Amino acid sequence: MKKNLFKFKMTPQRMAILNYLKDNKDHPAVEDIYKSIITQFPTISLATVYKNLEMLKNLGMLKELSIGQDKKHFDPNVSPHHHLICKECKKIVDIDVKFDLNIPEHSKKGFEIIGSHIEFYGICPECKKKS
Amino acid sequence: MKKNLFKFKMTPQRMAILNYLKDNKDHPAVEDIYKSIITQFPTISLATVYKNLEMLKNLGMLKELSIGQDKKHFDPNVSPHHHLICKECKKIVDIDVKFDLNIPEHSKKGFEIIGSHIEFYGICPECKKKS
DNA sequence: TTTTTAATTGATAACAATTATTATTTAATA
DNA sequence: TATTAAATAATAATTGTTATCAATTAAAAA
Ligand SMILES: [Mn+2]
Ligand SMILES: [Mn+2]
Ligand SMILES: [Zn+2]
Ligand SMILES: [Zn+2]
Repeated sequence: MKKNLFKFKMTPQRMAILNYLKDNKDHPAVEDIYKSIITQFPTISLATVYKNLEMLKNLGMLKELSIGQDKKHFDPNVSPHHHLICKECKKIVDIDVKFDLNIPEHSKKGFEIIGSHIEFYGICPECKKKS
Repeated sequence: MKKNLFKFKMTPQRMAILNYLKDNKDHPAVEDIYKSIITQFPTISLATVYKNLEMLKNLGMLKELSIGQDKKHFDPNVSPHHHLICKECKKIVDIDVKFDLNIPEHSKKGFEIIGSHIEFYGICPECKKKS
């Protein structure tokens, strides 16, 4: 039998969360995840969702987005990429374009740059239609 | 005498907030502003600070930063620019470099792009020294 | 200058999102 | 099967922000 190298247990709740996030491109907030899972799993606690997301984030399986100052949003796509954000409906959509973001050394203010993230603001096609 | 075209009153509290923000490059959070002003103004209420910041934002004299999902931060520099963010101490520093962020039409996912903002993550010189 | 009045303030309650706590349950190992 | 550390559910506590409202006050009108 193979030994579990991690000290984590695979619970049905955790499985449901992992399954919800797999291939998810919606950048869901905690409550989105909770509301979806509670339908198949009526006893799950919101705190369980929070704890699992925190754990998955620490394991590097999720990225937490710092978009908007309201709710936490999570991105199962951990490879570097940027986002389009609708000013109307707050939808977050991936943009898979590489940009040249080299900063001249004298503009770095002594910082050691580790990463970057671009937020493009705009109006999504659905909201454009409405107005 | 000149008539006040706005329907706003210039109160001492408002003056203190404006004065604090003038030329401020620290991207302060609400509490930073409150804590500073309360020293010269012991009776000011946190709610007053919130209300004034909201008003200044609506007047276009301030920009609210959506950096981190924790506290609101404000930037009195309303001209488009980007930011360096220290992963350690969360310091936010302006970066005054222009980048070419043109997105090929076929990658816009139907969005109408209005603006953009780059967050560069890294370690600030002070935190680099410590580690 | 003295009303008048609507904006603003301060105090605090309400609220929403997140985190902490803890008794109970359970997956994994032996 | 028994043991045990991790996870869960329920809920209290905390944090940041917004709403409410009576009292105050800056500015306009008289
Ligand atoms: Mn994404
Ligand atoms: Mn700035
Ligand atoms: Zn939209
Ligand atoms: Zn730092």
